[in-house]
Amino acid sequence: MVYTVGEMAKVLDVNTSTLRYYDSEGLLPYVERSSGGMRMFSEKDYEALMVINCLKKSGLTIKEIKQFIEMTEKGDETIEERLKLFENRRKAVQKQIDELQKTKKLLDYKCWYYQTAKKAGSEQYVKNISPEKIPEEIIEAKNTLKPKSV
Amino acid sequence: MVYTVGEMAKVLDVNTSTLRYYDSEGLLPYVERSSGGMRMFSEKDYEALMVINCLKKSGLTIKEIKQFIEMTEKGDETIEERLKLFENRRKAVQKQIDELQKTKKLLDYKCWYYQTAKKAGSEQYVKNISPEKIPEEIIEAKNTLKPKSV
DNA sequence: ATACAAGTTAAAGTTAACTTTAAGTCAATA
DNA sequence: TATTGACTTAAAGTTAACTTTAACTTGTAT
Repeated sequence: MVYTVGEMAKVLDVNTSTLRYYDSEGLLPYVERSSGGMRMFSEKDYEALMVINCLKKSGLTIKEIKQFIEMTEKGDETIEERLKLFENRRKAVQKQIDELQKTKKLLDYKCWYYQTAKKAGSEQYVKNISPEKIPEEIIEAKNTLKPKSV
Repeated sequence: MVYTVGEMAKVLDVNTSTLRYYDSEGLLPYVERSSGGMRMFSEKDYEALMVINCLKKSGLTIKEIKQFIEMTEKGDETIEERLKLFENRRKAVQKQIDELQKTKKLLDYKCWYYQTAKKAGSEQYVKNISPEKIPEEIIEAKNTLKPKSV
């Protein structure tokens, strides 16, 4: 199965110009061309694009992804380097997840805050609630809103 | 406790110009000024900045955060609107987390892939492994690398 | 009183990751 | 064979979120 740039763009739900941009940046060295010069994407290229997307989501820039692609072109001598890269990306993604969990806790607090304000009809009411009456899961996030030190 | 822009920047670990930029974009309408025109951040402003940061992490742009600030300025009549905003942000963050979990699964696969390649000394070895010999948690992620349809 | 680090504004500059445009070529269909 | 939609490249444009610069002012420490 081969794909034109338009077909591959549709499958991945990206703009065709994004794929051409990636190619121009050296991210797609394995994409073949027809006799007329048109890109012919294979299933391997789809896989490569999925990995590119994964690395992008993990926080790598296009330039850094290009460096990874260059490693793959060097072959077996870069296996260990690539392993380290992916292990680091995994750590980075876990960190992102942890960060988002914290973000979500604060949003939980804010939802509770506005739900309570809505019921009472005023924000002032929530501001005056004594800490003992605030649910335990909620007060933790509220406490993160206080500065620690200068 | 009051903070200068430099002190607040230190506490939040951002550039002073970031705080001035936020102010210029209307995100900090409650920051007071000294007689000489210097910004004096309070603990309330710290809290506001934590919430701004939270909304940013949830995926809002500076302009969208400004709209939220404008809601807070309108007072109690926007409580419900703000509640909806935070509920939506919470959903958005959960979606981000789910996405990152998927990203992490693919990284798990890639780590397994290169660990196995490293042990064998070649990538070709891993490519030839028959699917039954691939761990179950790993093969799922591998399967996401195959295109579904055109 | 004076030095000077840290503050002020307005405006210009930066960066990443695309996206658009222009001018032209390829390939499938009537 | 002619049309036409999708492709090609190179280069310019876009956008968000800062960051830097320049010219000047404030406030604190000696």
